[in-house]
Amino acid sequence: MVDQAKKKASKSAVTIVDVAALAGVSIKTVSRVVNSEPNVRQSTRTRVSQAISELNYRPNTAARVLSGKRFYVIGLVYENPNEFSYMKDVLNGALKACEAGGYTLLLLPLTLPNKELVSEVQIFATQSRLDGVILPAPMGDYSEINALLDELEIPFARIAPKTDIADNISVVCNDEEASYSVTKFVIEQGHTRIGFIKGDPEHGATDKRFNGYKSALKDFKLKYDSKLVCDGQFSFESGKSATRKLFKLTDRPTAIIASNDDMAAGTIYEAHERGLNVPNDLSVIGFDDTPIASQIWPPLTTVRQPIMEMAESATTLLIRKLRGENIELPDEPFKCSVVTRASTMHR
Amino acid sequence: MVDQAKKKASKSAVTIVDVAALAGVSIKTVSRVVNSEPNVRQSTRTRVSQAISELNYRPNTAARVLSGKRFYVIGLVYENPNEFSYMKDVLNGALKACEAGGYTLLLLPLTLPNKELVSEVQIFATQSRLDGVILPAPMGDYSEINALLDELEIPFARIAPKTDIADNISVVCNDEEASYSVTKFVIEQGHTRIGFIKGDPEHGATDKRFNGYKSALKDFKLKYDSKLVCDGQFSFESGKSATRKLFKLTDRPTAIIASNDDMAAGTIYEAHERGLNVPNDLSVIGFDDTPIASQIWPPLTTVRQPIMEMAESATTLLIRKLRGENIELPDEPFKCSVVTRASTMHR
DNA sequence: CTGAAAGCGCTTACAG
DNA sequence: CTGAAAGCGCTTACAG
Repeated sequence: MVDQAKKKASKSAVTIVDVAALAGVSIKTVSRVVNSEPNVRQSTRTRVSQAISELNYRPNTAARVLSGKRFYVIGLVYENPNEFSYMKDVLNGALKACEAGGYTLLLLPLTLPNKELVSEVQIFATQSRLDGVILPAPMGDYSEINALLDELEIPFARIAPKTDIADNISVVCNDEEASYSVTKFVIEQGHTRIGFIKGDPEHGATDKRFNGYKSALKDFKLKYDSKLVCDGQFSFESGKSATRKLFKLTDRPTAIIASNDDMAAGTIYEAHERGLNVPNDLSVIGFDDTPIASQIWPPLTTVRQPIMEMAESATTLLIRKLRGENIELPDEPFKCSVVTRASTMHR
Repeated sequence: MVDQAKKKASKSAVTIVDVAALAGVSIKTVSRVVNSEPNVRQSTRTRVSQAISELNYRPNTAARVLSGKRFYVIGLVYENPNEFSYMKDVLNGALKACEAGGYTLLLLPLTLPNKELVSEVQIFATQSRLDGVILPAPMGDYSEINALLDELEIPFARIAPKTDIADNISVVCNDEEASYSVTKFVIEQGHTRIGFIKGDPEHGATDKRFNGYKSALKDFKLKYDSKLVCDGQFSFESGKSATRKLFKLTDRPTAIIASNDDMAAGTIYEAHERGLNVPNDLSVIGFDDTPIASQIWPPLTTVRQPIMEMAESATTLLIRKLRGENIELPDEPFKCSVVTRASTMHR
């Protein structure tokens, strides 16, 4: 019987009718069990579950979609970056949660800045028939996109957003605290002139990281000097040009904290160009612990974010919401940790 | 009329029935036009096409899948790497082709080595109901996977495979020629002791790149010295350990060609560790022109591969095959090009 | 707690 | 060259 079932499974697919027949119930009852609906006697439920696993039954998504109101599809809308390490983790986390939840993940890579932003998302959401959307930073902070999804009644979850939206799913990490810790670490190594390169202002992490830097300076009685702070956009090139500005100062910083690893790589690049030894002449710190952090020389002291876990959590919460389950938003942010490597030293 | 149509489109979706009504034909005729089937009078075809664009009609995939024999889904099976730059390009190329062809792309990231390899692919192919599969290197060279897909009658296309399979879609680039060119470049810069770090033997590019190196040595009358050749696995760490071996030689190489950028980054790392100046004391060459190639110091002379274009081409060919169109496999490999940066210099 | 019927929007197989 | 009918495998809405 089992063999026959397996054989059948490998030929034409097992359907709800086969399960119903084996369990001796109607297809509606099988449907109730599959969808974890109430109003099925426990003994019936057990019998159906056994039939399902015996036949290795999996519901046909196309049929579900066609007859029901769900699509079992989640869209991931992201800025397609040159350096993909952050997105790789987001992708892996979202993929894991989708697989576990029986959803399919569809991708929409976008170039920023983008005048067609809203219409691209609209076309994606409509044509791909999405149930929900994941918005990793900085996509979560475009109010037009949020408004569009609200209008289409498509729930969304945001990863590391800048602003809060009441009642909306979002996951964050303790960026400010982590930035404080790493700044404190640098101060305790004896540095007093500490440069800071800010990230892309569109990203939620940018201000938080900057605030952590300022708080640490304050707590350790170092004067905040705006000449030591430069704007950046999270790109390697922006790290280079910010560093060049810092190097022009008469009283050059002895340490530079860049708001991500790519920019820190730019700092190291410029130091090499000017014959400065890192860390002897200059300590350099990054954020994110991307692959380049350990592959560059000297390897970077940086702050590790649990991005994959954050993405997985955001996606899982979104799926629960789509199922109509009660979800409790996480009250604790995810924890970052300082990773110490050779790019920093005591002064 | 038009406005009414648009209004309707935004509410409940436009169906084949609406199009048929507007064009004054049966739904079957609309279906023929949508699927580019023959046996429709030209004037009828035009009328239907107009109705389609007027109503902004898009066929419901779920309905197509449920009634037909296609799923409109392509799977991308890949080794989930630490350094994602190669896969990022593959992903973008495949995504672009799928979008253009009306297919959905599903991802299966895999860890290698993997004992469950075949069953993971089988579950993916069966449960996700795939029409076709894209296999970027090294996934295209597992004969068990190829056999499985043949058995399931799921066509697949391979990117940069090692071996040929008759009548199968695959795209390659002129790795050997590019490796020859870059080796020639190094020789012409006056180097005679040129180290070579091989890639992962599972990858098709590995032997080709090695062969290009050997051919160039031969053509320029340099003796091949097996002590100058080390094994690697395309990882940063393997580049480091191979470089350490090369540095131990009494007659140290003055240039090292690594079979990809990550390993070349490892070479640069080790050079820094030993206080060797790149390029004054050692020229370093990579392959792939990934982001790290331009972000490391000194920036790497490397070989650029048009990976995105290759992936797009492979996917487009696969989609054509799935549609039953006649496809001609590309007879010319894609062209790589040498990118010269500061990690190499004249001796 | 359980089920019979209708229908989702297409394609297939067939008829003309 | 065109179309009427059946049916894909589920869920919805309703009945009991």
